[in-house]
Amino acid sequence: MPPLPSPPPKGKSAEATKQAMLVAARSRFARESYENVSLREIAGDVGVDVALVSRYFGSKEDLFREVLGVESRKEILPADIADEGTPAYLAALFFAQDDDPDEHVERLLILLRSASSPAASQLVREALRRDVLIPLAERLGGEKPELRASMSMAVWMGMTIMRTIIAVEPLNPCNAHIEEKLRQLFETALSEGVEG
Amino acid sequence: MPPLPSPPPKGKSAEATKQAMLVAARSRFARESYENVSLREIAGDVGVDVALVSRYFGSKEDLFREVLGVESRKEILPADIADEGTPAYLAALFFAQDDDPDEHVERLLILLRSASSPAASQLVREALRRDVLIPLAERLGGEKPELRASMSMAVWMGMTIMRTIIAVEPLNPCNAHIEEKLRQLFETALSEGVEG
DNA sequence: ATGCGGTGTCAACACGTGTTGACTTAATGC
DNA sequence: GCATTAAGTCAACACGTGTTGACACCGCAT
Repeated sequence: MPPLPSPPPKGKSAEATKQAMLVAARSRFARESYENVSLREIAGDVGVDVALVSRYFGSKEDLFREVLGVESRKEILPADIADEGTPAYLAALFFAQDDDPDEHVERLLILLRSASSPAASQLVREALRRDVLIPLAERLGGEKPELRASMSMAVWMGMTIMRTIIAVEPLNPCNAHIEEKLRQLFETALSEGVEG
Repeated sequence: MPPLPSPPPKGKSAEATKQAMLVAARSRFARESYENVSLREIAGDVGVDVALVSRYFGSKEDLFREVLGVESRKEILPADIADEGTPAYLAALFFAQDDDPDEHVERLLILLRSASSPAASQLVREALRRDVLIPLAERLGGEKPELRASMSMAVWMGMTIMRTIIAVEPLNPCNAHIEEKLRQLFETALSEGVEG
């Protein structure tokens, strides 16, 4: 009797609720910082008791680690953009965060929201370096790629903070000039020469 | 006997300890977010009981409001810089935050740290608009000054986040190229023409 | 010496958090 | 039919927070 290693669909599928928890947690962490997201809220979204999330994921930090996908090494920036297209892509990434529940944007927002949280900053640091800065720097080439990649991400984070958190209204997409100026900003951040 | 309206130095000077609390609170709020600063820490810095800070300031939110100086309308950017000097000044402001406990930089850091805190975001929003964005925009002139002011502050905030919180090491002041590139970034953010 | 008011402490409360162990419910295997 | 095992609930704990009211200390005027 060789025991089947895959019990087909369980009684009520624990894996499904676990995935639902992950989805709810990802959505919450993209909108609030680490400390301000409570496990009770996440459990409430799934319609389940609080104890279950601690039981399934071990601890809140483990849940956050799994939400970040620290084990999976999934790059946030796509690999198929040309070097010259990067500024425009980053600018588009800035405008896509309202309507589109893009996974890339959501992960970037998570990193942004919990950047200052003492308990999560270490994980955020690692994930940002591994999944954003280093891949982008490798793709850039040229001189001082890490510096240019860091500066472009700084522009993205600052602009996102100013628009979504501070709610500065001249940064809304309705302003037609923004996209062009933002592209210029990314070009400057990514440019090589110190003075041309 | 006309009663003196100014009781000279009190028994142990309540105003002095209140000012000490303000200093300690300002220092704490510049390093951690609103929620992660506890009144017990502030009281501990002054060497006093927790109850006293609640007694003197009413509530934690009132203390934070007073730290922000919402009533005082103190502009963060100085008024005596020429228009062309603004990018260099902002770049210098970025590098001054380590060694120099400058009050301007400290207030900017406070706004940055507690931007995402639900309880403090409203106050942060108001202070940032009143004391940073609007004064800078008025000083800029030209077309769409609010947009350009917002973008330059976005650059500052993003760069500061990347350096102090994410601890991206190529953004350290030891890199000589940074100051020049950062000045370019501020110039781009503050420039008027969309394409020249 | 005695009262008095300012300065500060102590203990406690109400609340929210993450986490844990015991319990319940339901489905499946024999 | 019964036991086993998974899926989930319940109650409680330990901890930290902001806040409040009652109390103690100390200097000073009378």
